[in-house]
Amino acid sequence: MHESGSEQTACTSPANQTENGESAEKDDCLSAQPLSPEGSGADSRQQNQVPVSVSMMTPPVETPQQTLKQQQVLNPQQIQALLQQQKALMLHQQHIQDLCQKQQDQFNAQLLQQKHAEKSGQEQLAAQHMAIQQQLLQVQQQHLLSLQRQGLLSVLPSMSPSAAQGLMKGCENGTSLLSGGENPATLQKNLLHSQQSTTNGNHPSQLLKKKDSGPLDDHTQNTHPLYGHGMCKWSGCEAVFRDFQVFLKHLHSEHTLDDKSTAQCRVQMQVVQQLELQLKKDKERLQAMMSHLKSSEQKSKPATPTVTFPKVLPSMSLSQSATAPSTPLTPPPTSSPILPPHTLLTVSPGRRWYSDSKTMKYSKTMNQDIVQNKEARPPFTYAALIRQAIFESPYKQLTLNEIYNWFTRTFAYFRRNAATWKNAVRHNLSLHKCFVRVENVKGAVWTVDEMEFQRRRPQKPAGEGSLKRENTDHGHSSAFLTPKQEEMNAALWYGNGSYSDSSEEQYPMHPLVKEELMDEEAYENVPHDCSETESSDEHSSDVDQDGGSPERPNLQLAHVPSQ
DNA sequence: TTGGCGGTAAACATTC
DNA sequence: CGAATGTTTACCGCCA
Repeated sequence: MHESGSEQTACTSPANQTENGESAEKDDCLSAQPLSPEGSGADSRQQNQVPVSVSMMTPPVETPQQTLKQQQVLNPQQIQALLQQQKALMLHQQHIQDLCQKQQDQFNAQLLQQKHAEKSGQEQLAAQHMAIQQQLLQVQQQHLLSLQRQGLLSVLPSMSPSAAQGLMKGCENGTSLLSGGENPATLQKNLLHSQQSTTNGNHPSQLLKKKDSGPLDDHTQNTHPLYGHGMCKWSGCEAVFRDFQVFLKHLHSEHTLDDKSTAQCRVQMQVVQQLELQLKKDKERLQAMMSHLKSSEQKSKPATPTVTFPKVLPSMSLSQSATAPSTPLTPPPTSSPILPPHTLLTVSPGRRWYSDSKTMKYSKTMNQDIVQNKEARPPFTYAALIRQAIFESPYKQLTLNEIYNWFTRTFAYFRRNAATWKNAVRHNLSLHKCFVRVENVKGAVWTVDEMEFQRRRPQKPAGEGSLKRENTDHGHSSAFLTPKQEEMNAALWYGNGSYSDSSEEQYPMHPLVKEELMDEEAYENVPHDCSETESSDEHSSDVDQDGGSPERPNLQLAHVPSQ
């Protein structure tokens, strides 16, 4: 079989595949890779595909930039549209900030419980511990500095400058303390104090969401930041607990300050960093847009008075977003960028990326990041990924196409070689009993039989922990790992600095943001999009958490899987 | 060496 | 009719 495969392609690896095996795929054109024998054509195709992808993923309306290029004078409608888009962007950024804070809260909570569990070996782990904290605080600090630079903090209505300064100071203290080499206990105390100050000082995220009362309060109320919906929310852990006390026991016994937990925390760090990066991009874009509009304003003197909006936009947007999330503005063509934080914070195994080192050899002629995005393979089995996709959907059910969407959106790796992995997805859906096909009014959806899924895991306890990392082109399979093990696998990979931009899968993209992502990543091959994106529900499925189509005919309405 | 597992490929049938 | 979807089989490499 593989011998025959080698006749068709250089090898049977997805990364190496050419169109031969996929000629039937409509996204076939996107599978061309630098390693392809048709390398000469790959570049041109790639160039061609960027706009195609953009057009696929963005609504069929002109972007403000396009409009401005065509006519420098803005009419009120255009300005209003731009205003709305910018507001949406600001909301999106706010969302990111909120989620960053949540990430930190979760991380802090993990550290706190580790403090209890940790009785010995503190000195050995101190350096490791401090490194993680330092990373976290650096992210936070960078984020806040960025906010301050952008003037975002100052425009928050209930955030006094002193509070913002205190917030910044808290971060700086944390950082400096870390660099000062204090012991973990002190660090945790400082971290906690910093966090409390943050909360009391109305961190931006808190302005939007006051419902979180912090780990300490939670703790006294039989709640815990890492405990929600009867499940342990530790990154990669999906243990179910009906009893909070049992959960606490589990927390103290399973998630201790060991290598695994450290690696998992590192994963969380990477997620936060990615969010920061995305936020930075968004801000740069916003700045560019605003400066451009300002220049336009100066050029077009007879312009309408509304062109003064850049001066008031930030405060207006933020204050509105903070106080009136449902402000009756015409939303962008897609759904609101604001999503429940858990959609971003629930770091699932399926969001870990795995870089097969052998694939890096193809990065000669392309931007390294892009290549990594393209080549990085998720360190999870198809079954695990499918399950994750379904699990993340609001209704815990997805059509095949929605599963495809999740794959392509979540992992750049799956934005090409569609014939291969789609076939694998279908194969796995049919093969594994844990995937149940359910006939629906609108067709069939796939669900997960969790019992069955769990049942098949501990087949070989001894060998379960070993991760296969083949060197052959053929095999990429990992053992059917538990989420934790897959998490570890990914964490190890993170350690190699091969993490790729996973921001897009973590929250639905605002059209502008999505466009940018696709532009910058040379977002290629979103297969179904080629032909189906323009269909009505395709668009929605692309932005509303896969299964979140409002047209879902059955099951719970308005079910928001909060955590 | 063997069996289990996951990935890949492909043929085929059914549905859209 | 073609594409999408779903099922099944075969084979490979890896691992215990």
